[in-house]
Amino acid sequence: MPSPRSADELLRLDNQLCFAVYSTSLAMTKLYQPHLARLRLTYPQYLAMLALWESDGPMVSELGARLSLDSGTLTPLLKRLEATGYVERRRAIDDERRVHIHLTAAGRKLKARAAQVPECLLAASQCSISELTALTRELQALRDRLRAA
Amino acid sequence: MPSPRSADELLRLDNQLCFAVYSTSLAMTKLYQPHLARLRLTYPQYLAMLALWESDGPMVSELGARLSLDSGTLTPLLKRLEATGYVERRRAIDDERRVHIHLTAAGRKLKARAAQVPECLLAASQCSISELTALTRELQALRDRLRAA
DNA sequence: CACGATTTGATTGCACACAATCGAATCGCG
DNA sequence: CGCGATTCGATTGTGTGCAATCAAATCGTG
Repeated sequence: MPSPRSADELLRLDNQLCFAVYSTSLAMTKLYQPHLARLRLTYPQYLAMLALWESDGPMVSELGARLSLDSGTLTPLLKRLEATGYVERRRAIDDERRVHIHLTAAGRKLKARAAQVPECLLAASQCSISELTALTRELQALRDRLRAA
Repeated sequence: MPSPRSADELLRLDNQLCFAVYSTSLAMTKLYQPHLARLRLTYPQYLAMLALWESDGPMVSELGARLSLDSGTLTPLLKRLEATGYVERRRAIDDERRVHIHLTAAGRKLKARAAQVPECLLAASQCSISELTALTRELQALRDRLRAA
């Protein structure tokens, strides 16, 4: 007896954790978009800036490890952030393969305005902080298990 | 007093629910990818097939509402599914604006093989069914609140 | 020091994802 | 019936996301 559930139950869209994650991620992006547009950022660009505000000057590969994005995604994204004026891409002198990403003055200054974004969305979500924190931890745990699998 | 938290805490990447959702979604996609490649499906194509196995013959807009994707995404995706031979796009005779999406015999036949995918990933996730079900419901609730906001 | 292996960012090609716009078809109100 | 409003899918342009590949630079072992 292979499975206790029917194929229909197993394949029902509303039973899929993967679709719940996927559609929540799309809904999240749409909610952030108008707020981020005022900062001249896309959603993945915003995540990159969050990482840089925490730790300035990483190599592209280090930033990629933090965001789990590869160079094929990050290279054009970072070039656009550079074009907007928020970061600078500097090749290391001791190892010319490396490119380090540094915040510009405008990029550092943006942090204050960006702090209003999570505050604003916190209010919009209609959830308590503890609720959101708990869900965040659950998802991080799931993500880490998926990566290990 | 605007906020009880500092800007640093508020902007920390690991405190962001949005990043937890985003990175979990990417990890999920990567885990599914090799399984779906054997079925000649991408991850969003798989979600579209799940919707069609539940309810065959919807309009493009109906399918879009189910998946929360618009025609700019679905039109090329469905053309690729048609090229693979899993669906057929038929313009309605009574209203020629409408395009209905129908499973082909190959598309219907695929369902049996696809049923192995969630079974396989269920095992890989190292989670109990009840755990996954609870998280799925929580995310659906969050998603619906985000859409309403 | 030499040379194969590795690391690193860049590039290319394919597939979403969505905003904006379009044109055709239909609807609905007067 | 007529005509403006609406609905519907398609198209275009921008921006990810990733696999595969590349070239340059560095590392490591002998």
